[in-house]
This record gives sequence, structure tokens and C-alpha cells, in this order.
Amino acid sequence: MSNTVFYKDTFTKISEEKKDIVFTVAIAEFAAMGYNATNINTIAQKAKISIGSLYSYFESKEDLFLAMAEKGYELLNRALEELHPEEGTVFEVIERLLNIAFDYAEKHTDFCRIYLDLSTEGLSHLSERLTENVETSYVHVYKKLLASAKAKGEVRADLDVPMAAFFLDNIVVMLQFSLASSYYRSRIKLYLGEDYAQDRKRIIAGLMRIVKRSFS
Amino acid sequence: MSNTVFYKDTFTKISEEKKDIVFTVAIAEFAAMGYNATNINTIAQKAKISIGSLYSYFESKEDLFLAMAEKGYELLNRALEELHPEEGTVFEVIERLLNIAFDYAEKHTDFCRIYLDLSTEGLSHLSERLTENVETSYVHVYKKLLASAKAKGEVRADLDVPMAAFFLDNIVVMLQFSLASSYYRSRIKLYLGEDYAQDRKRIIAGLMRIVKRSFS
Amino acid sequence: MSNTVFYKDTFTKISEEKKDIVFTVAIAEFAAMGYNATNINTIAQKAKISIGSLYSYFESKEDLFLAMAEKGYELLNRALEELHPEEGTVFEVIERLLNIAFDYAEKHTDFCRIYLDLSTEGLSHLSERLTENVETSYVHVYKKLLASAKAKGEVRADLDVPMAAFFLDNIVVMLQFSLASSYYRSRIKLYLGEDYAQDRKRIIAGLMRIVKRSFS
Amino acid sequence: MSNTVFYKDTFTKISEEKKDIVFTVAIAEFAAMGYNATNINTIAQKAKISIGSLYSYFESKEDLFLAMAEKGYELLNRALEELHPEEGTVFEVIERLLNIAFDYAEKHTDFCRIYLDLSTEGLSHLSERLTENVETSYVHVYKKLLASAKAKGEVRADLDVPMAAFFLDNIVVMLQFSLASSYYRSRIKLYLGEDYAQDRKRIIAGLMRIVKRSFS
DNA sequence: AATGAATGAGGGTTCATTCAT
DNA sequence: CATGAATGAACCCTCATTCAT
Repeated sequence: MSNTVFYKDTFTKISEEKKDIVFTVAIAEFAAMGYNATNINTIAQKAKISIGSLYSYFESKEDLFLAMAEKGYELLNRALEELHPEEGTVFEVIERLLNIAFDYAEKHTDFCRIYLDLSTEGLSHLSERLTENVETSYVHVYKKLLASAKAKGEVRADLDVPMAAFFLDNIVVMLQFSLASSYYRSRIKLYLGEDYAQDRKRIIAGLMRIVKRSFS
Repeated sequence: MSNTVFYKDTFTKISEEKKDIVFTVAIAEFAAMGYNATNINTIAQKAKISIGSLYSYFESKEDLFLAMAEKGYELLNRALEELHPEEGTVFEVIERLLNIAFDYAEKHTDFCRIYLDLSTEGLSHLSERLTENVETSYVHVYKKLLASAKAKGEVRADLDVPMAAFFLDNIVVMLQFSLASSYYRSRIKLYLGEDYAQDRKRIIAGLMRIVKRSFS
Repeated sequence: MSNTVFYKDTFTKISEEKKDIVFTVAIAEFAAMGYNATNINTIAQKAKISIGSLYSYFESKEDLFLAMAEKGYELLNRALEELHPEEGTVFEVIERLLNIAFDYAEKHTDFCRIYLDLSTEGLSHLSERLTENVETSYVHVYKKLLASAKAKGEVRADLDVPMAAFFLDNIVVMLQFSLASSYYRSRIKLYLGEDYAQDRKRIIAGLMRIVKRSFS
Repeated sequence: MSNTVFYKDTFTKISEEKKDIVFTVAIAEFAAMGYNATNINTIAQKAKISIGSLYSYFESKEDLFLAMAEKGYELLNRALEELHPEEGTVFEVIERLLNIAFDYAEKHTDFCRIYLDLSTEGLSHLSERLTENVETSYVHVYKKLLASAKAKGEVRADLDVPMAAFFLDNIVVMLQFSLASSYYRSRIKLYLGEDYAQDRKRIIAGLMRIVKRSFS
């Protein structure tokens, strides 16, 4: 379940407060600049620790970045604990999923930006080092959810479960990018207009209508 | 309709062959490494021209990158000329759209990777310099297509056109990323399985079923 | 009397108009940027000739620069033809000298800036290539002028002619720098105040009072 | 009184010895080559430090240069502490001034060469960054000295104080350039002859005679 | 004679990482 | 354990000069 560890032992021994600063600063920098344009020395400065310390916590820039990515997955996992895939109808579950995704994108915008960066071809050597990641970790949850809904007759009998799961995840991913990245944010405004694009309820309602129709 | 020009006059004066090498090499490098990790000198070397020449064709690394991105849009526009939004039913048009997107992602994988990189927060200063881009240029085409389908009664009367257009574009974008980026390629395999993920007809059929149900 | 020639034969064969543009542009660039920061290609562009042509007129950047410097000496020599060292009293001659220097600094500011640059240690390899130059060419004129004035009893009998000549030239040189270089221009304003510093008559009168007292 | 600081904090923390090497090497290079022709990497090499270190001491080539210029002003200020403008007659003070200028030009030839470079039009963007500089900082000292001499009746009653101050500074400036720059050094020899030009006492006596006559 | 594309050494600057204190 | 000065390869870009057309 847990990944290889990307931080050194020393990092576990420092104060929670210090850890937080490092996380906050590093995530903000990586999210804003992208992995390659981020300067490790700047992170140390902004976090008010020495570069030496930073290197005593993390083996390399790569590891620091991956530790941040991992932290994001952790937070997402925690958020998805509220999903309760067994409670209510599939569509109630999916609506909860979209709400959680929305919350996450708003609260943890920087993590979403980091995932977008990670999905980039140039960083494949980094994403490969992550055994688990957002997109892949929910394959089974989604599939199970849809398969059980199919068994219960909540969705149509001939639903292509793998494709439906893939489709569902696509909606989640695009939703998060649309909320987190400047680029996609301007795109969603172009499609939905300024007001609609900021109306969370309406967006979720719109997406739910699509999901219901295509799954029923 | 046309963007600001990102190449210098000199670039128009060299042989078509030389231009091609520069394009091919630069696109491959940017796609594989990402903007920031790409080395201008390496591009020059691989293209067998001097750095000085490269800089006599393009003002800066930024401009070279944007010129490549623009070239990609051009090719996409050309490909989309085959869409013929007025011919056949909406669903026939959409199926053509998916096929074109598929073709493009297969033939011009590198361009898709470049767009993914461009959508990254760290490169927003670059994407802002592009007045036109893949995602934004088809807003009106999609909306018009769906509005006219609505008028013709091909889709349901209460279809939320902006959301449907956004949704359609999301499918296209995710399809292209899924085919082009290593990261998303492994994700699609996880969802659909090795065989399904390589079966173009089946994927398009699966997506079309979703689209038809949600629009009808 | 004449220096080594710094331009190639070809330069003599082109139209007077073209020669003028080259001179005007090159002088302006060298004066504004300094020798080292000046870009030969920029000069060619601004003069609307090709770099190839420029190099067919002048062997190198060095030669182009020296040709410009030489042109300046030529103009100064022409201006000093109006000095008429034999006409009137020494002080009348010196007042004419100051007026000529003033005129030259105003009309040929760029040349004055070039001489300042040339006097710089880093360009000593260039100034050495000039057999004749502004500062040195008038040594004899000044000395002769003062010696004859001494003989005529216009100046005091114990006048130290070499020192007086040196002193006179210092006044001319500082006057020209004070008028031509931004740096010295702000310095003269600091000493004399805005109004005085722009009042040619008053400055010359002030200097003449000094000269008369020290020579008489 | 003090300028903006042109070095980084790190520079203050290194050994005095290291600071000295950097100063010595940088000053020698800038003086000999001029700002534009000086190579930062060469300075680092000659000072036996890494380029990285040099850039941890100074933000840029510009700052390194200005830090050197500032150091020169500091030394000049220190030297001029020996002027004692209140002690003795004006002419005694002025004679001390000329001696200090002579000493400075001999001991700190490189600084004089740097000032000459700085006064160049092409480096006006640098001289503008210096709030204080040799030429401007003594305006008030000179004017006060002459005004008080006028009050005391040591100089003639109708002395044009601003012009006299300007004239005095011109003598100092030209003296320093004449001693420091190869170009002006050969010029002074042309005027005064080899022997005279190297006879400090005689030069100062000659200049003092001029000053006394013109001020009395 | 004129053109201007091509060259590539060289220059200023950055930054991940090391290591002595 | 913490510090931050030190390192130097690497990067983007410039420009004097050449030479094929």
C-alpha cells in the first residue's frame, strides 16, 4: 500500500512545524514553477532552513519533489475516505466523488498543479518512481463501484464497466485540472462563461446529468 | 486568425529540407524533455546547424518553442478540415471528430506532449503568448454543432449546450493525452486492459455510446 | 602628416551618400555604446548595407573604429584652420580656440565621446595605432603660439611655455568632455549651476579671465 | 553619506585576505581591459575562487564593477582626510590637494583608470548607479575653501568661485588621468618632455604658479 | 561589388550538490 | 544535527568574421 519513502530519517525527527513549512514552501514552488524551473536553494531560503538541512532531509531534488507528490496522494486518500462507496446509490456516490474532487482542487490547488506537471512526458522518469498515484489508485474502487451498481441494477445491464470507470476518472481529472491550472481555468470559462464556470453546484449538476444518462 | 509570428524572417528563406529538420528535431526534443529541460545547443547539434543559425531563425528558446506549438495547431487545423460539421448527423460528426483526434495523437504524438507541457502552470507565461490554441479554437465549432443538432432535434431538447461542448472537448483532450503521454498511456491500460487500450475501434465505439446516451 | 589608412580601397569607390551613412551610423553607435559594446552587425543594419559590404570597406571592427576616429581628427583640423594663430593677440587667439572647441563639442559631440573612449586604458591598443591624434597634434601649435607671445611681450617673461601649453590643452580637453559626455555634463552643472553651465559666453569669459591672469 | 551597497552579505563574511585578492584582481582586470572587455571568469580564475563564489559575493558583473569603483572612492576620501582645508592659506591647501592627487594616482593607478572608463558615455548606465563619486563629492569642499579664502582676502575680491572651483577640479582630474592612463601619460610627455613629466615637484610648482596667478 | 546566411568560440549567469565548520 | 560558503558543469545567447552565391 505504501510507496518507497522519499525522505530521509532525519526528516521524521524535526518539529512538526518545520516539516509543515518545508511542505508548504516546496509545494508552492513546484506548483508555480514546475519541477525543472524550481530552485532548491530558493525553497530552503523561503522555508528559512539551510540548504544543508534540506539535503539532510531529502536525498535530492527528485526525492523532495516526489515526497511532495506523495503527500498530495495522502491528502487525496484521506479526502476520499469520505466517499463511502457502499452508502446510497451509485449516483449518490458519484456526486460525492465530484464534490470531493471539487473540494480537493480548491483546497489543494498546488497539488493538482504538481500532478499535471508530473503527467508531462519530460517527468516520466519521476512518475515512474511513484508506485502509486492518483489516477491509478482508484481504478479498482471505480470498477468495483460500477460492477456492484450493475449487479444491483442501478445502471444499465450492458454497461461497459472498464470504459465507464475510465470515463468517470476522466471527468474527475479534467475537473481538477480545470479548477487548478490557469490554462484550463481560462478554457472552462470559454466554454461555460464566467458565471457558470464559478458555479460549483451547476457544474456538478451538469456533469451528473451526463453521467446519469450515459450510465442508465 | 493567425498568431503573432514566432520565427524570424531568415527562417522563411532557408530550404524546406532544413526547415523540416529543425522542426522535427526541436519538436522531438521539446516533447521528450519538456520546455525547461530542453537544451537549445542539443537541438542545433542534432539538426546539424550551428547555434548561431538557430538564433538567426528564432529570437529565443521561447520563440522556438512557440513556433513549434503553432506548427502543431496548424496541423490540427488542417486535420480538422476533414470534420465537415454540416455533413451527416451530430453523432456522425462526433465520430469523425474522435477519429481525427485519434489519428492526430498517433501521427503527431510529440505535438500532443508539447500541449500537455504547455498546459502546465510553470509554462503559463508561454501559453499566454499564444493567441490561439487547440483547446480554445474549437469552442465555437462545438457549440454551433450542438446547437444546430438541438434545433434539428437530433439531441434532446433540454441539452445544456455549453456543458455538452465542454464535455465533448474533455473527451477529445483526454483521449489525446491518453494516447500521447507515457503517463496517461499506462493509466488507460490500467482501466481498459492492454488489448482494449490498443483497440481503436472499440475505444471509439465505447466513447460514442457514452456520448449518444448523454446527448440523446 | 597623414595616418595609415584604415579603410579599404573599395570604400573610396562607393557613392558619397553611402559613405556618409556609414560614417553617421558608425560614429553614433561607437559614441553611444563605446567600442567594445558596439555591434558591427547593428551598424550595417542601421546603415542599410550588408555586413559583407561593411567588411569590404573595412578590414575589421578595429579599422572601422579607427577610421571614424580619424575622420574626427580631420574635422577638428578643418575647424582649427579658422584659428589663425598669427592674427591678433595671444588672448584673441586663445579665445578663438575656445570658441572653436565649443563649436566642435556641440556639432561633433559623438566624436568627443569617441576620443574619451579612446583615451581609456582598455583601448590603448587602438590609440597606439593612431599616429596622430587630437591631443598630440596641437602641441607644437600651442608651444609656438606661446613662445611667440612671450617674444612679443604679450605674456610674462618667465612663462613656463611647456606647462602653459599643457595647461591650455587641458582646458580645451576638459571643456570638450564637459560638453560632450553625460557624466561630465552633470559635473559641470554641479559646479556652475544649470544656467551658467549652458551660458557659452559666460564660460568662455570665465576661462579667459583665468588664462589671462595666469599667463600675464 | 554611504552609497547603496554593491556586494552581497556573503562577501562580508569571508576572510580579509580573500576579500583583498578579489579586490586586487578585479580592479587590475577592470582597469586594464575596461568594463566591457573584462571577463568575469578570468577574474574568478586569477583570484583562485570559483565563478559560483564570485556570484555569491556580487549579484552581477555590474555590481562587482561598482563595488570596485566605490572602494576607490573610499580610498580617495581617506586620502583627502589629510587635506585639512582649514589649515594654512588657500594655496597651502591647494598644494596639499595636488600632492594628495599625485599620491593617489601613483598608488591607485588602477582606480584612476576605472574612473576614466566610468566617465565614458557607454558606461553612463553604471555611473548613474553611483550616488556619490569622486568628481561630485568635492564640489562643496572646493567652493567652501575658495569662498572662505575670498572672505579672508587671500584671493582677489572678484573671484568667480564656481568657475574657480570647477577649474581647480579640472586640474586635479587632468593630473590624475595624465598620470594613470597610458594615453594621457604619453600626452604629458609630449608637452613637458620626458624629464619634466616625471618631476613631481616641478609639475606641482608649475601648476601652483598658474593657480596662484589666476586666483590672486 | 554586394549580400546575408552561417559559424562557433566565448561570455554572463544559474543551481544541484558537497563538505568543512 | 545545522549551516551556508564553495563548486563548476551547464545553459542561453551574442557577435566578429567568413564565404558561397
